[in-house]
Amino acid sequence: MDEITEIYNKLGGIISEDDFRKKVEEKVEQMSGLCDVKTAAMLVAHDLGVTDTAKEVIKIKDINPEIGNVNFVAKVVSVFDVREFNRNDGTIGKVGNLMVADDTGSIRLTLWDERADLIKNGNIEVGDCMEISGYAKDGYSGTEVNIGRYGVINTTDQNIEIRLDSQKISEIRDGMGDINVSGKLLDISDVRTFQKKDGSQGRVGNILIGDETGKIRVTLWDEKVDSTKEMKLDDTIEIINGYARTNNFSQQVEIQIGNHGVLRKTDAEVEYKESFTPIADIIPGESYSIEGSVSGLGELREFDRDDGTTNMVSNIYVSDDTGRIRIALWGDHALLVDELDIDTPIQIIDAYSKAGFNDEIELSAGNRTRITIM
DNA sequence: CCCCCCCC
Repeated sequence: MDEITEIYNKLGGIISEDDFRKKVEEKVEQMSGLCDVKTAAMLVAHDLGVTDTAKEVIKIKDINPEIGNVNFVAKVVSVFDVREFNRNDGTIGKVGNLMVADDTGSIRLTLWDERADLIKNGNIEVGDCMEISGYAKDGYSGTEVNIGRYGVINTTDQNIEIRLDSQKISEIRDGMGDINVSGKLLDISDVRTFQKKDGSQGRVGNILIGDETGKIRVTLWDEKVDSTKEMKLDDTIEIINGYARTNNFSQQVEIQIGNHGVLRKTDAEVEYKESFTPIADIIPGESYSIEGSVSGLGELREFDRDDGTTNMVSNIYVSDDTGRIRIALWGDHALLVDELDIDTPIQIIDAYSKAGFNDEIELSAGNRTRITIM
């Protein structure tokens, strides 16, 4: 790329490259040969309102409101919807946001008007690498970079490594947005379909992830459920731009991944260690993992549910140093009863406790439960 | 926006 094109690219297409080159030639003549072509191009850019074409390219971690104009390269990690609003002068304004990252961190971009159209028209997608020139200011959640009429946001062929500031699972609270988190993949649910309010068909699925601080259920909507196709248990995965909501049924906080979220495999190392509850400490109404050995085996039974479908259940007992508990194994888990022997070491992970038959506490091992025979 | 902890 020659020097003129390089400077032209920082103009964000406000005039055509041919017109820009003509203006540069005029400028060289005007200056009676006192400046070189590059300087002339910078002067023309300045005349057009772009004042920072000579500025150094900096890293995201160094961007702060005191710097003002910044040039940097970054990869798009989230794209948000464009909103329109009415200006006091009666015109309609447009504003859109992107989250971008480089190898030092991530930052939010605010694109105005015709720059926001780049988002609206689908010209900017997650994963694109961009050259960015804009104005750093204190925004609504820390420093952000504004890109208006004289700002620049162009795709570049450079491949940019990214590092995202990520949360730990134990820090995730109801209502949080922009959640980036990594974890080990502990479980993948079946995909369910459902009817949306508008009559169209929706798809929903769940995964469970864990890190060294805990585990959390993740809900994936519509096409996001497909991101799990390439994944297998124990992979490390990362979530970019999820949001957290309390599940109405379980009252547990979950991460949701909708239109603007990303779920993908990563090479990062994440530690996860299951924590097991002593059987004596189990109280009703919670999810537990226990570790012990089989101390009783019941019969496999089929039964009809109220809705007419049939299901299977079997009961086993598990003991540890602190006590003994009955486990109801539902669905496919029920078949395990035929493979188990007394004293087989076993782990029951994420089973739900309740007061069962004779008001004794028991665990239900349903489709969210994993069972490991050691 | 969905699953919904079921048996004897």
